[in-house]
Order: sequence, then C-alpha cells, then structure tokens
Amino acid sequence: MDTTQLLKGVLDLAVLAVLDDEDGYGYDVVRRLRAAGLDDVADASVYGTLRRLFAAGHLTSYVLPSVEGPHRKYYGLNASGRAELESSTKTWSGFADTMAALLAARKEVAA
Amino acid sequence: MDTTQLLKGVLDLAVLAVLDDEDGYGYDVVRRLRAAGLDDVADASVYGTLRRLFAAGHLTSYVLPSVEGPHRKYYGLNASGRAELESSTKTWSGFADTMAALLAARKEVAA
DNA sequence: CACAGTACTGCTCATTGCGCAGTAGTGCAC
DNA sequence: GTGCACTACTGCGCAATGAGCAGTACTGTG
Repeated sequence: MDTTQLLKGVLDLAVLAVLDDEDGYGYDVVRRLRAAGLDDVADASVYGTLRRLFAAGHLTSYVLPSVEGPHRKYYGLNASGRAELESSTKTWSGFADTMAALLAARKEVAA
Repeated sequence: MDTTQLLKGVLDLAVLAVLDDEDGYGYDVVRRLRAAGLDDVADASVYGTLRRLFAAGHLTSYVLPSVEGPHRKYYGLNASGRAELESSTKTWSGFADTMAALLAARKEVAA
C-alpha cells in the first residue's frame, strides 16, 4: 500500500493540528510532520496544503525575516481553522473507527 | 472534511477485508461496505477497485448466473491478495496510530 | 409493455499529493 | 570571491483514485 494515497484528505488535518500547537512556516511544518511520524510528506505537498487552507480562510498569514535564510511566511489558525480542525478530527476518528471495526470483524471470523 | 478523500488508498483495503470474509460480487461488496459504515462509497468506485485489484493479481474471478438478475462476477482473495491485505492492514494501522498521536498531542497541549 | 431492481461497463472529471525546476537569502570553505 | 550547502518558498505538470453519469442487460411484476 502506498502511504501517499493515505495522506489524501488527511494532510489538511495534520497541518491544522500542527499549527494549532503553534504558528509555523512551511519549512518548519514539514519538519514537524516528519518528526511526528509522517516521514514521506513532500515539501511541495505541505506548501500546497498551506496555500489551500489559507485560500479557504482557515489560516492567517504574516511574514517575518529570518537570520538564517530567506524570510518566513508564518501561518496560524483562526476561528474558522479551529472549527475545521475540530470537525475534521471527528470525521477522521469516525472513519478510522469504521475501518478498524471492518478489519477487526475480519480477524474474528478468521480466528 | 470530505470522506471521499479519506477513502483514497483505503478502499482497496476495505474491499480486500470484505472479500476475505467471503467471496463476493461487486453489487454485493458495495452493500457490505455500506453496511459496515462506509455509507458514501459509490458503486463505480468499488467496481473500479475490484478491477484494479484483479489486474494487480490479488483476486480470482468467476462468473455465476443469478436467479434474480444478470450474471454475477464473483471475486475472491488468492494468496497474493491475502498477503496484500495483511501488509496493508499493518500500513494502515501504523498510519492511523501516527495520526491519532498527532491529534492527541495537540489536545494535551490545549489542556 | 413499462418499470423497478439487480449487476456490470466505460467515459470523463475533480481532487490532491508528488516530482522537479527555479528563485533567493545566509554563511562557510577553498 | 566563487562555489556550495542549507534555509525557504513558488509554480508547473503529472499520477492515482474516487465519483458522476450514461448505457447495457437480465428478471419479475403490474
């Protein structure tokens, strides 16, 4: 199975969760996601997701200079983003439970 | 959040799980998935997935007549399919755990 | 015979993550 | 001081996959 397909639709949620922790900029969000265990996320995917979430009105954005490279575009959750995070978390949990039940049901039969 | 995006990559796994239970034909697999809680799966998606899994060599196929409609194309897991089910289940579980941890970490901070 | 229910196929589209190239700033090695 | 590594972001085009929708076809019922 391909992990990149599993990310579909979930990357939004992961990015929102990471940003809820603390505002962050793209490059940093990538690192935090990788540290969390999502080893395979590509940077372009994260930048794209950030842009999409921002366009959807879930994020605020501000640019700060950096001493160790080019400027950084920080993103943070606004009310809409927190609401989205909340509802997406529920959707995801429900979905994960459904899948877990489906897979467990199979094992019971096999046992 | 859109559940159809969450299905990406997972529908294969769900179909394999359902078929591991018992051989089935497309129309029936759709019903079983819906009964399991995956309400939004479209029939075309399932038929497409079955064809893909068959093309990938994970399924066997045989056609049986039916008394209540057109013939039915049954699918069943072969060794390759069961191996795929096994490994995909692990991949999915690991991924789900990672996401759960990411979301839980957020809540701890928020608390 | 029209129509609903069953069962499958094929075409096209939308979404979304990825690969890759390009731009640009800072600092270090040589 | 030129090249190179690291930081940081953008944009273009591609691939995978689920969905929408139309079409085909068989059975049974009114």
